[in-house]
Amino acid sequence: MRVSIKDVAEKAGVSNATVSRVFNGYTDVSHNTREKILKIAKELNYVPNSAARELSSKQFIRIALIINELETNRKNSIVLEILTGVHEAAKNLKIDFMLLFTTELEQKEISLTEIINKNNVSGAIIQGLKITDPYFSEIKNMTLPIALIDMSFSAENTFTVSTDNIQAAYDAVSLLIAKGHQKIGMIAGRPQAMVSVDREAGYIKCLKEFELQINDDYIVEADFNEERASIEAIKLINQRPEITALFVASDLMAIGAIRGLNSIGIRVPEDVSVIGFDDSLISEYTRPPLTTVRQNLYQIGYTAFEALSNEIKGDSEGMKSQYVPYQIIERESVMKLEKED
Amino acid sequence: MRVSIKDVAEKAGVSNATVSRVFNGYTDVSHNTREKILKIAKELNYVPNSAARELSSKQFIRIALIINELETNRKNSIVLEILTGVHEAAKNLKIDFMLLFTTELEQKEISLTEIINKNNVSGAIIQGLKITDPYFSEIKNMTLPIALIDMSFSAENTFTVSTDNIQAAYDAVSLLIAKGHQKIGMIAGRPQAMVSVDREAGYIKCLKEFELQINDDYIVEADFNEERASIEAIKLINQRPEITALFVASDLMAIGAIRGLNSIGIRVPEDVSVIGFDDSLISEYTRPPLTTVRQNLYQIGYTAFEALSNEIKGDSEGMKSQYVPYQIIERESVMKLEKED
DNA sequence: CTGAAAGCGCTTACAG
DNA sequence: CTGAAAGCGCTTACAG
Repeated sequence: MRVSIKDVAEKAGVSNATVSRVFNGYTDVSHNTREKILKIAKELNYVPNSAARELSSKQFIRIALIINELETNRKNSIVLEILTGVHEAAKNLKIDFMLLFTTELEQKEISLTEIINKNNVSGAIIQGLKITDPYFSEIKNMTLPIALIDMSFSAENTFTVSTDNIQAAYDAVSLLIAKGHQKIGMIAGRPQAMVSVDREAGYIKCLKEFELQINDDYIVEADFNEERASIEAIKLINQRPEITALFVASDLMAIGAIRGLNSIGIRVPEDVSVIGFDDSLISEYTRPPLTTVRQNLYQIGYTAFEALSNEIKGDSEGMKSQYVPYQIIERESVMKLEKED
Repeated sequence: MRVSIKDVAEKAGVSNATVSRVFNGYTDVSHNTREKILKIAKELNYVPNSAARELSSKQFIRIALIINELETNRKNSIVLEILTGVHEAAKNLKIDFMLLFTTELEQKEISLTEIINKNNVSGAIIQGLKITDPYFSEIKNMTLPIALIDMSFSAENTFTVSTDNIQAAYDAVSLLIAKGHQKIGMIAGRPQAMVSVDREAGYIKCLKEFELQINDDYIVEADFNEERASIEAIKLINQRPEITALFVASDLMAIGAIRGLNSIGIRVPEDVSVIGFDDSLISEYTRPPLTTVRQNLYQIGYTAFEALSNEIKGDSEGMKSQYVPYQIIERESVMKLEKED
């Protein structure tokens, strides 16, 4: 049998309550009994059972990190980066956290509220939700504080922590323009993903401000898929051979696009420049190494957790949406356009 | 307030016990009351609180996946692959699982037994443990069933799920030999990592069987670090210029080695062939794309979980150590050696 | 500074 | 097929 508070209490000749007080850091325990209890606990390898603690304490706080479609995201490091940030925050703030997984399918079987009730969650960080997901519509009817990652959405109980995707896309396209490019295409992800929509908005905003022409058929979608991006890039360049640069909404798609272009004899960056998004692990190893936008996913996870815990503890600053700084990483896939006239 | 079993029971006009029976799948509940309870529960978004369930049920089973040094492992996808496999197994087997993190430092503060007690864990999968870690010595004094990943160790309560690192290394080196290489160097990881030691053993075993000469100074260590590997590769080839092929204990180190060699004008694979280990995400995108050993980490996670749950449920087959198949992936970093005489 | 006792939300023999 | 009641391992007013 596992050692319980009773074992420690008996051996120390005190009541359960006193042992409990020691483990909860109450100061109103005499030095001697505290030391004695701690010593015996260590001998017995006693640590309070967290389920019992959770059940009996009204001060219990737990924040869940809810990951959507893990299976699909295995191929990138986004989940792991966020997880690392969240874990670090949880450790520093000494707040319980748990990982939960869903898929669109599972969302139809068990509601967010049910998952929350089941796991006694005080607040949640939700990652990778699509606007077509069942949980997306459920969120606004809840009172539980929720931090959304990679998705902005305004409801009372909700805030967003993310890269400023619009501005980052704007900056990426600016870089292309600064290098002399005027005919700039875009490979977007999918319309259900807010990040993709935002990046497209930033692309358009930038073209507008620089008074460059915006063509609908300069924009294609590749569902964040490497293979699709390869195909779409080929189609795009075949139809619009005047394009000299591509802004691509993810590194994986950028890599696909480069491969596609190479396959029809178009060189990157000599013939077409390409800028990606994410700074995924792969991007510095590709040929050419990818110029891209680096998101600070670790920081996003950390910040979301921290803000959520502030909110739960009653700090009014908790629920403010915030952007986490990004960075343009210049490598070799973008090149200055030589004037041809 | 959260909805509890009492709310459902009252509204349905039955006792808590009956509601509990329904949610535990007992068959001795009349069809009518079952339907009624289920309907009301759905209306109320009721799901049994898992902490309460855990505390009251003696049949409760939970398997923990314990990840060591997450921070260090952010850069590769090993953790995420294993996690995905474990999660999938947990879902299919309907067994509770939780993620736990440690570092060498934290291991000194809280013992494995304490973590286990605290979280009411019935069995654990431990990943990335070093033989110098405190938990390593603690394991054998426990009775809790433990699955070790990437580390073999024989104790009553323990079994291993992993790639057959010795055989895989043997096969990798065989491939080099089949391509005509005779002077084969190795870049190992670190001696505290059993996988590194095993891969080195496989390398030596293979050379022996093919009656090739084994030189101590053909083997260097680079701590699984890309930068170190670059430096060590340069030193190795400078000292032993007759080497025509390198077996490297990880892809990341292989990539470092290639970069190092390139920097002193040595081409891969034209001058020196390189074979890596892991088939990390990066390896197919490098120049040249890496020939390497693909481990099935997803499967390793899945298998470990499944075996552990069998053991806990009392199936005698549970505790057998097992190897998960690997695969040599031939890409372009290994080349047939041209005879020079 | 310490203890007795109620209560957290469930499960599970036991009885009928 | 169903209910009353004890118990899981803690926390926490309350009393002293």
